[in-house]
Amino acid sequence: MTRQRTLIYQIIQDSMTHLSAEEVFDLAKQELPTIVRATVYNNLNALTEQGSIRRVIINGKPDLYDKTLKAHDHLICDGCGKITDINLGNVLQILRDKTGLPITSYDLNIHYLCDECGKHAKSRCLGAPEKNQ
Amino acid sequence: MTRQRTLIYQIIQDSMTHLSAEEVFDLAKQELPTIVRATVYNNLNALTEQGSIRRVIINGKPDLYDKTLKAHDHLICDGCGKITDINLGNVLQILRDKTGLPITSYDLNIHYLCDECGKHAKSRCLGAPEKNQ
DNA sequence: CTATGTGCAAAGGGTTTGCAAGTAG
DNA sequence: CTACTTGCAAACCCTTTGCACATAG
Repeated sequence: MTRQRTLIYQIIQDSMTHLSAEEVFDLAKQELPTIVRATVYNNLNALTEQGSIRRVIINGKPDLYDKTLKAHDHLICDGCGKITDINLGNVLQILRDKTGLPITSYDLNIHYLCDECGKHAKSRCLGAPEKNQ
Repeated sequence: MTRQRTLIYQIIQDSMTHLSAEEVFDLAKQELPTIVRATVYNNLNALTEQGSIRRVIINGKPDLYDKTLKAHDHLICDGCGKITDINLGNVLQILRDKTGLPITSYDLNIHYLCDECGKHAKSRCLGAPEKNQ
């Protein structure tokens, strides 16, 4: 538990949103200007592995980090790219029951149009062009 | 519809598995040795955008390309990395009903241990160490 | 004291870009 | 003809690596 590790953990806990490694790095530098990117990546990996934070992987975008450990899924707006948490109940159990397989985990990312982007019909909300699956 | 585009499309149609861009490139070179990586990437993007093939995005691995357009999900073995298609019914409709949101698409990747890897208990099947969510 | 983490610089993998020449329609 | 695609080389982004030094416990 070094100063750097604690700081990075705290940054993620304090964030209202899902942060990328680069964003964590920028925030960390404000507090500890000597910190380097590699340290941020090391610690994000370490914290993820020890289960203190959660890695969220979406499309071809950089990985994001999430303080919320309890099971939940992600809603991604195709217009503005905004990511929101959503809780759909015990999806893991449902998948286990449906498949009968030894399922360890799952990723469910749901693409949609958020209110704002839905209003502006087909026009893009704030840029964020997508590489879509 | 250039020779290159047709070839790349055909390679994906003929494959039994999900291919990475690099694998498509290798196969394409056998047929058309002058082809370059950029052309493969361009065409994979073009084919994906026009809906002729499907891009499958998994963890930190390279993107894969899938000939199967009809809705299905993916089972990923945490031991050996093998990817299998699975059909769980009309997940899109279920998600729309559950959320009431204008859902456009979703990605569901299910991590599990395949038969082989399950047998070898905790030992790894064939390597393929994972960066896990 | 010793294992682990840090800062640094450099490399790595996957993918995209800019551009001149080539080709489909 | 003209717009789109190719090949090529170089760049790009995100992330990891190797190594000497520093630090936590």
